[in-house]
Amino acid sequence: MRVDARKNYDCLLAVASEVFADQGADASLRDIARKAGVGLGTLYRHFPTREALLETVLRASFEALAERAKVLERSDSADEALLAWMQETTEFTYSQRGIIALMMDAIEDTDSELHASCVMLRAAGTALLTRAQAEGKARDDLNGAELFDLIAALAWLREQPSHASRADRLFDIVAGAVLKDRGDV
Amino acid sequence: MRVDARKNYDCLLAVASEVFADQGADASLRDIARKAGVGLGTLYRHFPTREALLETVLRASFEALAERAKVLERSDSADEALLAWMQETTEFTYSQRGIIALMMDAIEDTDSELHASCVMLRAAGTALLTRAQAEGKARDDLNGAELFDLIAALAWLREQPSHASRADRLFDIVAGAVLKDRGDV
DNA sequence: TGACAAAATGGAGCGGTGCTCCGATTATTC
DNA sequence: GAATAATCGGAGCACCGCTCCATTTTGTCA
Repeated sequence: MRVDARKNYDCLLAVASEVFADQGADASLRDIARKAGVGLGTLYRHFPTREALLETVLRASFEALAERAKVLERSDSADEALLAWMQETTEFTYSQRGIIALMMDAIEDTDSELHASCVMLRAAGTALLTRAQAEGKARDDLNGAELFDLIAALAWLREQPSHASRADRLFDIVAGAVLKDRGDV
Repeated sequence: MRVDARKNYDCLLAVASEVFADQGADASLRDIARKAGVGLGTLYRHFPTREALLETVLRASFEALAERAKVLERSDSADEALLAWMQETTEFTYSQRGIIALMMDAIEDTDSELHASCVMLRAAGTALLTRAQAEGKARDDLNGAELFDLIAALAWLREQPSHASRADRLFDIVAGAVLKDRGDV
């Protein structure tokens, strides 16, 4: 890659990261190009789709979440590990409003640049769920896809302004549906 | 209202109803005006906002759902009544994809034309919940706002193509979190 | 019936979006 | 230093929501 191309690429990534965090995943790409001092064509050549740009911006976060799941798998408490990961995952998607809807689209769209990341995340969650089930901490009639749906629903709720004050309550309610025999949380 | 105005108003409503059901709540208003054989300005005078148009299109459905809640309140089984209403409400929002997000916005925005309808719906659900709680069928630490959030989350999930095959399962899981002591459903 | 005011119309226009395409520019190589 | 290939950036297209107002239609009243 030519040095000028590299510079623009890096600059676009930095600006996009900021703008997406600030305005959500549906921020104007034209705006990102402008703020990066770059033409729109340049943005589109480096990142042919919005998903491609988002994937690159968020790849590190995705991998961190997957890595975090691996660490939590080695923790003492299988149920608390699962809960912690669910919490961290919903909080991550909240930091990039709008991305959970794209992820739901991407997880079954093998053409999407976000596809691999979503599949990886779902697998990471499934591992934690399976372990919790093996220890009798999570309900057995639940699979990874369903867990992912529940997390997505919580993440979507968290994006709704009117829901803000009840976010923690709803998380507990859904968590209670995933785990079993917890008594009062 | 002048007869020509009345004709356009009715025509717009009929077309909008069809288009919203077909393309979702974010359909192009220009497209609706075009299909109704009417200028864009005419649409905007009759319905100053997208919410106003949606509210008018869906008012009957909103009222039917509230009325349905009243009927269910007189049924034998409080828990089954609550479940049935939750089911019918999520199915209604599914018939107008995208509307649940608008409703979540509207429920705390007193300026929105959808506000009154949303408040009414939430109250209808709250009544069913309260009754179920009084009979010991629903968990006590849940209020109407939280129930509305859960329904909204289910409705949003239902809109996601990747989720389709698990819609019923997820409904049962969430239903299980709302009711108590049901054993196997 | 004919004139006139009020009501209603509809589309041009504004600023924004995503996305494509290509002439101009710049970096690299020989 | 010239040739070449990579890169750039913005004009252009079709769309969006929304406003504004010259024009047309309707209803009323003499």
